Amino acid sequence: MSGRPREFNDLSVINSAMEAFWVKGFEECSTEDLCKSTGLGRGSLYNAFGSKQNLYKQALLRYFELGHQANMEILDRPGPIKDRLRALMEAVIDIDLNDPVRRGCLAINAAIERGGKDPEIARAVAHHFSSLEQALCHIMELGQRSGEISSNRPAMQLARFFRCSFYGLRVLSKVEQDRGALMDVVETTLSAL
Amino acid sequence: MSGRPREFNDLSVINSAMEAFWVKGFEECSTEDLCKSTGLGRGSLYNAFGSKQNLYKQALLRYFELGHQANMEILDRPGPIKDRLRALMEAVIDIDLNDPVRRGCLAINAAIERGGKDPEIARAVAHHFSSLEQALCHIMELGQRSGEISSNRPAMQLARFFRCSFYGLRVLSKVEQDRGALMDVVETTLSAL
DNA sequence: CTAATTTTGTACAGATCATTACAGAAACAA
DNA sequence: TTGTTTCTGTAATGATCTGTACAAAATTAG
Repeated sequence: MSGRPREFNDLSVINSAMEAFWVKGFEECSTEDLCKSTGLGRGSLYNAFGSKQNLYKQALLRYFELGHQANMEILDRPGPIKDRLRALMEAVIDIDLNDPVRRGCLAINAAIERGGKDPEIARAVAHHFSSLEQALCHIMELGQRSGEISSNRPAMQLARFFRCSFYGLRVLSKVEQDRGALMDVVETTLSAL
Repeated sequence: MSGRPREFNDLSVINSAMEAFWVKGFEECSTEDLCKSTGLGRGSLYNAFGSKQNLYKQALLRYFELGHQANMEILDRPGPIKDRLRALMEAVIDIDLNDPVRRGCLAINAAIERGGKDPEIARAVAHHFSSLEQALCHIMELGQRSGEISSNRPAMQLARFFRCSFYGLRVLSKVEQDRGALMDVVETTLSAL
């Protein structure tokens, strides 16, 4: 049964691995990098997680969890709905433009880097994307009931529209220097709702 | 002066390399892969292009050239401006969803994979992004003059808004199965102009 | 205590990586 | 012809890659 106990906490190791994959990307993040960032030796890493791919998957799921929490924290705030949607966009603009290494969004990075090669990753990212879609759809319905959001279009369509702008912003912010160019998108997107 | 002549055409080699980088990504595309896809030996490749990085840069510039041409071909068509903008979005949706390996947009792939690591790549992609911005701004101005596009907002702001949706679509189409979810974005984006 | 079990660190394996060295091939110049 | 230059293919180089083998360490059970 129980032998020598683990000297690490699985979750904090996954958190560290997530950071490493986030900064370096899947391919460019070596197992050596992962050992350094997690503090584990190769033996422990492979014993606990089996492979680099598997650790990446767990790191990605962890990112989804944290990202969803962060998004919901903003969307569930009190106050006008458009203010919350604006806050969501402005939050990622702030994060992206202030990040010196421009890690961007790990979900998008995973979709681009691994989506075409690992169907399991593609499915996981699609699921994460649709969880944001669902949350946004719910918010849009609330706004339509209160009259804050136009009822000309189905809430789901508005949610998909907003989500697309949202992810588009995160791509642009990978290379964009001009914050105004991103804020223009925020204004126009919100005024379309 | 002149010695043995080259047995290949530089441009078609760059085209082949572009395809290889597009499918595999920078990291995962080995020099062996590049030799296979271009038909050149290692000696010739390195003699002509110096390094994998440099070949990638040239392939990327070539993609920008082709992509810009393809976009302008659609935007310069006769007919209503919103029809042209719709055609632009629908074209990439068709391409992306019909591609079994989901290569997506090489400019976005480069921004995500290399943007944070190679400032030269980041600058090149930003320049490419802004060339689309400029073309869209011009189209928006035309539409505003003819009354096809709302004049409530500056043409540049509308161009940036459209461009963000456009690139957002290409990210979503990396993992999206539901074409309707993407078409919803097209409809909502166009109706906001 | 001993036996069993699991973790840990290190060393290593085998493959693959980008790049270079270099000899022969193919052109031109004289 | 001979010399010069450039290109081509092959072989090698040294680094780095993911993953494994394995013995020592640390725990529980009996």
